[in-house]
Amino acid sequence: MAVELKGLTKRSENYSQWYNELVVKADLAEQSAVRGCMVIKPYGYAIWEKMQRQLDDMFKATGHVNAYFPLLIPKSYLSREAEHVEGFAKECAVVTHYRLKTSADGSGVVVDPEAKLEEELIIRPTSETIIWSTYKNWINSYRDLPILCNQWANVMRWEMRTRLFLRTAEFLWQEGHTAHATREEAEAEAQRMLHVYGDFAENFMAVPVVKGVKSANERFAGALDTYTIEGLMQDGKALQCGTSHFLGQNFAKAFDVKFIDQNNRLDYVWATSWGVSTRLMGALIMTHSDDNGLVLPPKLAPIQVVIVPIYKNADQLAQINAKVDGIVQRLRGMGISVKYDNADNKRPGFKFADYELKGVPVRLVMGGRDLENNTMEVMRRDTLEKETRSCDGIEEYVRTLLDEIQQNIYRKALDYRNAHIVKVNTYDEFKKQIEKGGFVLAHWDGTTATEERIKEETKATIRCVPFDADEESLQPGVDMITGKLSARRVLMARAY
RNA sequence: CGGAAUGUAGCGCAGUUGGUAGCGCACUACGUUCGGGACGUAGGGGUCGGGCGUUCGAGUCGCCUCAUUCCGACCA
Repeated sequence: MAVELKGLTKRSENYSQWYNELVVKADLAEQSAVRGCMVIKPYGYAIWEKMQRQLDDMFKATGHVNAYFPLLIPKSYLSREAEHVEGFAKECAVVTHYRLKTSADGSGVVVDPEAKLEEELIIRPTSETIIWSTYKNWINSYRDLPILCNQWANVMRWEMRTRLFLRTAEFLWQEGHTAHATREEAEAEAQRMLHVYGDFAENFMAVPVVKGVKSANERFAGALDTYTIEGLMQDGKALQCGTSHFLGQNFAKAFDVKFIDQNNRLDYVWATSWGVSTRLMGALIMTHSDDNGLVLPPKLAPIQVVIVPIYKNADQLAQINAKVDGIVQRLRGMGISVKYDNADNKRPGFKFADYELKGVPVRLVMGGRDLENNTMEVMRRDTLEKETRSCDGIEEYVRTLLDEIQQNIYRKALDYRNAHIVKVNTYDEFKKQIEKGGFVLAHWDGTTATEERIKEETKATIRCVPFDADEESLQPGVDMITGKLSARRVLMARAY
C-alpha cells in the first residue's frame, strides 16, 4: 500500500514510483503524448540550463569550441564502422519519405508513396558518423589538428522502456568529437574530459562518482576504450553519469580521414568522443532528494533563496515588502538568485511545502513578529533546520550558508556512497551483497564469459575498473566464480 | 516481442444483481482566513478509449480493436 507523505508516495514503498512522482510534482518534466518522449518543463529546463552553462565554460576552458552537425544521417554512413552499426542499429528511427498528402477520402493526411527517399535517413542516435564524414574534408595535414569540437544537440534512441530523464527516446546532450595526430594525445584527451566530467559531478552537482574504465563488454560501440563516471543512487543502484571514449583510428579508417604528419607520412587520425546528457538530471534527483522532495545543490539551483512574507493585512504586507526589498537587492548584488514570493493567492504553508518540493536551498521568512524584532527565519533545505536571525548582515550569512549546503550535501552523498562499497571474495557473498544494493569490489578473471554469467545470474554488471583504488583492491587474487587469476578488484553493481 | 493489468471530468478514482454517471483534488466567483499544504457558500466541466453485438434498456454482459502502464527481453 502506498503511503502518502506530504503529497509524495513514500520512497521505501517503491523507489521508481516515488522518483516519477517527484519529477512530475516538482515540475521538472512529464511524459509527452509521443511514446517514450519527455516534456522538460520550465523549472526542469532551468536546472539543465545551469548545468549546460557550467559544462560549456569548462569545455571552453579546455580549449574546445562549439559547432553543430545535422540531425539526419544517411543510412549508409551508419554501416561504415562495423561495431558501431551493431551497437545502434536496433534502436534507430528512420526517415523514409519527405512528403504527405491528403488522403483519398479527405479525412486526413497520408504518406505520399511517390515521395519515397532514394536513401533512408537515420535520426542521429549519436553523431560520430556524420561528424567523421565531415572531418574528412577539414583535415589534410598535422597543421589542421587537433580539432576540438563540441555540439549541444538532441539525439534519438528508440528504447523499449523509458524513464523520465534516465532513459528517454529523445534526449538532450552534448557530444564532444576530437581529432588528433597521435595516439597519446587522443588518449590523454579522453581521460582529460572524463576528469572534467568528474569535476563537474562532484563540485557542481555534489554527486560523488567513481572514475574508471569500462570492460570490453560495456564499451561504446566502435571505441577502443570507454572511460566512465559512475554514481550510486539512494536505492543502491548505480548510474552511469557520463562517458568519454578513446576511439583509436576506427572512425578515421571507416571514413578515410588521413593526414600528413611532420615527416610527410600519411596516417589515419586519432579520435575521441565524450558526452553527458539530461540523464544527469536523474542523477541529481536520485542522489539528494528526501521525503519532502527535491534537494538542489546551490550551484545549480535556479532559485537559490526564496523569501516568503507572512502578513495579516495589506498594510503589514507593504511594510514587509519595503523591508525585504533592500535584502533582495543586496543578495542579488552578490550574484545570488532570489525569488520574493509575495503572491497572495497561496498561503505561506503551501509556499513552504512547494519550495521544499522544488529543492530551493534556502528559505527566508518575514512575518509580523520579525518586522518588530528586525529578524528573519532562515531555513536550510538540506537539513530542514530553522533559525531566527537578525536582518543585519543576513545577506553575508546566506552566502556562506549556500556554500555550506553545497558542501554538506556532497559530504552526505559521499558518506552514503562510501558506506555502500564493500569487498567480497566468494560468489555467495557477492549474491547476498548485490541483493542489498550498492557497489561491490570483487575479483574478476577478465573474461566476457564470466561477466555475462554474473549479469545473467545476479543482474549485476561491471561498472568499471576504477582509476583510484585502495591498496587492497590493487592486490591480485582469484576470480570468485572461475578461480582463475585476477589482477585486481573491479567495481560491480546493479545499474539503471 | 512474451507475461499481467488498466482505459469513466484536467489529474486521481468509485460506480452493487444491466435502469440513463458520481467522489476527492484542481478550476471559477464571493466571503472569512494567512507563523507549515485553510475553510464556507455557490458554480462550470463527461461522445464512460473506439467499433460491433446481446437487450425494452449497456459505463456494467460478449466479441473485435486501439492505447497506456507494470514485470520480463532490449538498452555506451
